[in-house]
Amino acid sequence: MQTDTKHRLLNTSEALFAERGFYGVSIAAIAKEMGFSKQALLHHYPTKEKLYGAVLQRISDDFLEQQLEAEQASHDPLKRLKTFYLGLAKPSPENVQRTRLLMRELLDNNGRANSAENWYLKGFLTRIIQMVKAVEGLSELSDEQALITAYQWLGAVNYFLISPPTLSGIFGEAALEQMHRDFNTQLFGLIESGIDAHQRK
Amino acid sequence: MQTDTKHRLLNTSEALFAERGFYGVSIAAIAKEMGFSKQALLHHYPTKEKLYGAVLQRISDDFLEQQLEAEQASHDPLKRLKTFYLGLAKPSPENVQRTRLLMRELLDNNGRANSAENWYLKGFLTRIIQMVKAVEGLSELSDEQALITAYQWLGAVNYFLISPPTLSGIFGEAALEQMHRDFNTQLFGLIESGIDAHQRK
DNA sequence: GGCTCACCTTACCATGTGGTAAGGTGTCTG
DNA sequence: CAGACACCTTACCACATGGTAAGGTGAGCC
Repeated sequence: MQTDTKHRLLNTSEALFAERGFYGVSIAAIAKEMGFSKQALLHHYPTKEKLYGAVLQRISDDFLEQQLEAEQASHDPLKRLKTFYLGLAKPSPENVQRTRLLMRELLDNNGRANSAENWYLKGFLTRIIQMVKAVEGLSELSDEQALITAYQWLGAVNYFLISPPTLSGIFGEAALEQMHRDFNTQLFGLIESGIDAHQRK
Repeated sequence: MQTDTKHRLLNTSEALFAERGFYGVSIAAIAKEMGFSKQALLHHYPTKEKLYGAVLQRISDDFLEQQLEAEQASHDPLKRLKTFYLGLAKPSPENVQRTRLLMRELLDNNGRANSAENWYLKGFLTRIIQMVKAVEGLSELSDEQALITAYQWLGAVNYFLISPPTLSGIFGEAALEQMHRDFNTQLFGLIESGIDAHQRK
């Protein structure tokens, strides 16, 4: 497959799946957006699930790459953790889109037993656990404790990332911008004090 | 409408919508679960949207009630805040189900302009802002700062609530139970240190 | 008795769904 | 030149979708 077409297809699929969810998007709609017929799409990916899987796979790959980059950014584990979460919290359209998609995935894979799709999260999470435990004085934490800590931060970040449409609807665009400005500093506070609480014990 | 039937209908609708999302559930499926025909359902709610709206409305009402109860539970604002979030984080099936549904709503109401459905969140959030600012030394916070703080906790709680299926798939049932045991104490730590960070300034 | 009305039924319909079948066109390779 | 193959097309299909139409039953009310 032409890599250009492939990229475009995965891009538009990702955008639509993120926006309306797996059930909310038809392959016909994706094909239309691509400017060719439904069967052209089915030529590239024989089923809707396969296409969806490819979208997830690409995200997974990019995620790993991103994480490895962050790990090389600094020698100070705390600093590394902060820049990593800062990257996750970046409200760029691409980042928001993927967060939306992964959030949907988290909700949907309850029913369908697509355990295979969970592995992208496994690598991601186990690597985060290591990042947390690498911080000074936190090596004694159990994996579960470290994971909870990291997971709470993750929740704070991801939940906020998917909220702007609703928040701006309720409080207005100006308030939302103010929130965006405050978010990162408060996130750092969250991380620092979380670390602090563990270290004090 | 018979209140018993109404309750049952809203219950099953809520469960199915929470599980598979608005697009993932057909009114025929709900009717079948209820044991009567699709048209019996359409007799009670003329469109799928109306039914969905009624489900959201009921949740909204219950939410308000819950919140008012929590506000009368204690005279200490910090304690009130903690018990309130403890209630939100309770992993009861009912609570998990509603969290799932509201999370989906947060994702979906990006596209469709159902701003009306957002008001349930407006009351909820403004009331939380007041709860945060009621804490000693936090009255000077801007609404946005207070909201961010509360929102990060909210994200931590809600994200974890929808994760068990995935987390147990990855790390196993035992690890998940351990996480549940640790979650609340770490949540309190999160709240306390968040408050602390504001007070120190 | 006759009326309304809440609550339910079966029949039906236009539209959209994921997917199959079969075929066409160009490009690259032996 | 022949064949393979990537990439696209139109036609078609069985099925599920949300919703309409029309009618039936029983309880309450005048």
